[in-house]
Amino acid sequence: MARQGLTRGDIIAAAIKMIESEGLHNFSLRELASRLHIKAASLYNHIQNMDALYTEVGYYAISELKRAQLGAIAGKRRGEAVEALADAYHRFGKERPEIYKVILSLPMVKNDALQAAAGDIVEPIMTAIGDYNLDEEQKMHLQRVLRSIMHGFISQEEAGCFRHFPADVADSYRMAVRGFILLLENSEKEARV
Amino acid sequence: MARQGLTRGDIIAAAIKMIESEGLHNFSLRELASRLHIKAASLYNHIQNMDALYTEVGYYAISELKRAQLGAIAGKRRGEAVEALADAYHRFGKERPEIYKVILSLPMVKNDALQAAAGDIVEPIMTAIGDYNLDEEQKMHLQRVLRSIMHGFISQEEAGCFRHFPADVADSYRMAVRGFILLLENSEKEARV
DNA sequence: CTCTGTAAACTAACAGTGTTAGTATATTGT
DNA sequence: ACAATATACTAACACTGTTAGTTTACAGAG
Repeated sequence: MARQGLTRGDIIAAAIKMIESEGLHNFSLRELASRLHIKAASLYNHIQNMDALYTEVGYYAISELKRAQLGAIAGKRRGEAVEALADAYHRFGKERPEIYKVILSLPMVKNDALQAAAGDIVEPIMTAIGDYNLDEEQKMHLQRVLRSIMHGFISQEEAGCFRHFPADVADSYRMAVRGFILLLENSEKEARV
Repeated sequence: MARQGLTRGDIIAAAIKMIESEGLHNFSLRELASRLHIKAASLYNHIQNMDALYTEVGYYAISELKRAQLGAIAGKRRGEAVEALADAYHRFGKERPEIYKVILSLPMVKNDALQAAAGDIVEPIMTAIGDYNLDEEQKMHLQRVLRSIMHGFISQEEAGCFRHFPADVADSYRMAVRGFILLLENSEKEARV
C-alpha cells in the first residue's frame, strides 16, 4: 500500500501550488490527489471537504497579503504609507491572481476563525491610516473605502474590464489612490473644526 | 415527441430567471432543461455551450445595468448625477446580485460583441462625469476610478467583508462617492490652471 | 396536397466532478 | 508482540457539461 505519511499541511501546500499554477478554475481534488500520488478519496483523511480546503488556502492567502502590506508600510507615515500599502496590495493581486481570488470567495461570517481572518485583512489598512487625525468611526468607513478602491480595481483589471480605453492602467490606479488620500485629508480637516 | 418550439430567447430568459432565483452557483443545464420540460442535450440545438449562454445572460445584465444608470442620471448634472449613478449601480448590485456577478465573469476581450458590451458599461459613467471640465484622458482614468469604487464596494459587501465593523455600510458608500466627487473637482481645478 | 428538408427533440454514452461507505494495512504506542 | 489508530485503498453514487446518432414534428416547395 506504500503509505507516505502525508499531513494536512502537505495537502494545503500542494493545493496552493496547484491553484497558483493551474488556476482556481482548473483546481480539482482528483488532480491534487494525483500530484500527491494518492487517490482522491484519501484526501478526506486529512480534510473535511473541498470548501474546508479552500478556506485553509484562504487563510494562507490572507496572511501573505497581510505580510506584504505590513512590510510595505513599515517606517512610513500618512500619504506615503497609504501609497505603499496600495502599491503592495496591487502587486499582490497582479502577481498571485488565483490566490487572491480565493480570499474573496471566503464566507466571512461563518465562524470565529474567519472573523479573525477578516481582522487580518483590516489591520494593515487601519495601521496605514492611523497617522491621520480621525475618529474610530471615520477610520472604519475610510478603511472600507480604500478596500473598495483596491479590490475593485484589481478585480476589474484582472477581468479585462479596463482594456476598453487606451489610457495607462497604472496611472488610473495612482489617481484612485491620490483621490483617497485627498478624502483622508479632507475628513481630517473636517474633524478638526 | 411533443415538440414545443422553444426559441433561443426562451432559453436565455429561463436561464436568467433560474440564476436569479437559485443563484449563479446552483445553475445547471440539466435543471434548466428540466424547467423547460426538455432534456439537457436538447439545449444544444439552441445554444453553442454553457459559456455562450452565460455570455448571453451577461448582455442582458449589462443592458439592464445601463438602463438603470441612465434612468438615474437623466436631467441631473455634476455631483448630483454622479451620486444618482452610484446609487443606481449600488441598488442594482444589491437587488440582483446573481445577475450582477455574471457581468464580471464575462471575458471582455474575446470578440466584438463583448467589446461593444464593455462600451455599454462605460457609457453611463462617462455621461455622468461629462459636465466636469476634464480632458478625454482624465475622463478615462476617472471612469475607471468610479467603477473600481462601485464594484469593489458591492462585491465586498456581498461577500460579507464589511461586517467586521459595526459602522453603517450605506454611510461608507456615501463617503466613497463623496471622495470621488472631491477628486473630480480637484482634477477639474488642476486642468483649468 | 403531398413530398422533402430542416430543425427540435430524443436516447445513450463519455469523461469529468465531489463525496461516502466499507476495507485493508502500515505505523505507532502500550 | 499485540492492539489501536490513522492512512491508504476500491467501489459506488449522484451529479456536471458535452457529443454522436436517431427519431419525428413541422414548414415550405412543387
